[in-house]
Amino acid sequence: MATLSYSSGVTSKAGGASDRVRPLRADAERTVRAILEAAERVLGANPAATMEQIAEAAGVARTTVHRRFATREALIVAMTGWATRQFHDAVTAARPDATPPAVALYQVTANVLRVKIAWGFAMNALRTDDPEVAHVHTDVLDRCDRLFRRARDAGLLRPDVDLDWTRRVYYALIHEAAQDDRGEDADVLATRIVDTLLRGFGMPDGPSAR
Amino acid sequence: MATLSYSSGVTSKAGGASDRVRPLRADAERTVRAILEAAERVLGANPAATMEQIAEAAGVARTTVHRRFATREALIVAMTGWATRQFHDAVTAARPDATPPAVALYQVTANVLRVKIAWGFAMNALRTDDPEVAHVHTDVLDRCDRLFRRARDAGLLRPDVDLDWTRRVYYALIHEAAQDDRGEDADVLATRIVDTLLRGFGMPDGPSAR
DNA sequence: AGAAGATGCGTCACTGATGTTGCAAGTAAA
DNA sequence: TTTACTTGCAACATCAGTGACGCATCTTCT
Repeated sequence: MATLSYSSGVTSKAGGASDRVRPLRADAERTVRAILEAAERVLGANPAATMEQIAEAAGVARTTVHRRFATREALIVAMTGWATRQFHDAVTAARPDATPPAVALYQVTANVLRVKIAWGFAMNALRTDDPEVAHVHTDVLDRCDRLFRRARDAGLLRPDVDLDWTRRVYYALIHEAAQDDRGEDADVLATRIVDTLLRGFGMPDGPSAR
Repeated sequence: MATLSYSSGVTSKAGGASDRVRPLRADAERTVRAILEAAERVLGANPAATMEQIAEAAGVARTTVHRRFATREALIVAMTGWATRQFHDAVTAARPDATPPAVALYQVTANVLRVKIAWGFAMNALRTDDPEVAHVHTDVLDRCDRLFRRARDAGLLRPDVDLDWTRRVYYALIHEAAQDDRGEDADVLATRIVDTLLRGFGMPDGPSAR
């Protein structure tokens, strides 16, 4: 499970070595979550939204937001960190190295979609300069690569596919499906994605002019 | 051909009915183009870039930018307008209604890719509330739809495809391919896109477990 | 109940970006 | 060459967003 592990409110400026992670009181933790979720909603609709708007959506005062997240930057970092952990969990939970490629592909897709739908803004605001984000990013990339290789060896993918392009298209399909306004179920979308990835939209045997 | 037809520098505030489109002097027109191109480059790298940075990249003073484009907003509108016209020309030039579906699909893809690569930021900043943009948008959407129907009827696409999802994936593939850093040729990318769209990455006859 | 913690509110300071104006110097076009 | 246009520069006004405090009040936890 992903934990909050948020850091640095306005008070911890001369932090130094005392950056102990003190547990939050119950109400404070609720507030932090409310802010993160509100930020996702508001920034998702308008990436240039102000702290004021985020605070309002979270049902707190703007100063409270600043108390929890020293700067706007810090808030975004916290969001991406949280989303990244969710993302990592989603991939891990699908056990992509342990199940048959077809199953893994479907499971990973569905799990990631759920996170992507709920944390779309944060997942797009990822900064590769953050060590945690970068680590998860490459880790997932590796697993994706391994999964595709297994899929290829199992005859699920053609032997001559460009794995890099395949991955990029796969990511793009997930991204596109996540934009679905009609609130489709993640499983339905995952099915569609995998089907599209594997078969495309053409006839099974190429153009029918044969 | 798309024309500049830029409007409203800082002076034309009480414009009224005298919004005659006076032709620009040669040097001024060069400046306008330089600003538009610089804006595309700079904003493409950092959407939050300042007018100052754009001006610098264009090799002019910030005040000159404001002389040509009263507000930042106006600059973006001009960019999207310009890009939109290029986009429309790109689609039209491919004659999607007149050539065989397979040819049209390839030509449209290649032409649009060229615009998308050069005007990526502007094409993403499109505002559907602008009448010109909205018109081109729906027009292209219609042509895309007709093209896909013809492709389906010609046996290029499966009879049961979801045309809406197909179009979204098509757009996403173009978008993804346009991000290619390696400066690949538009024709190469178009080939890859069409191939991916039609065949996906799986085996021709489905999973080989047959 | 009491202590520690959390929030709302009002307020202030600071910063960076935007948009405007006047003027002198340079450039295109007739 | 003359005229109209264009640009750079410097200065100015404005404004929105950000971040920081102190204090009174309320909540949580022990």
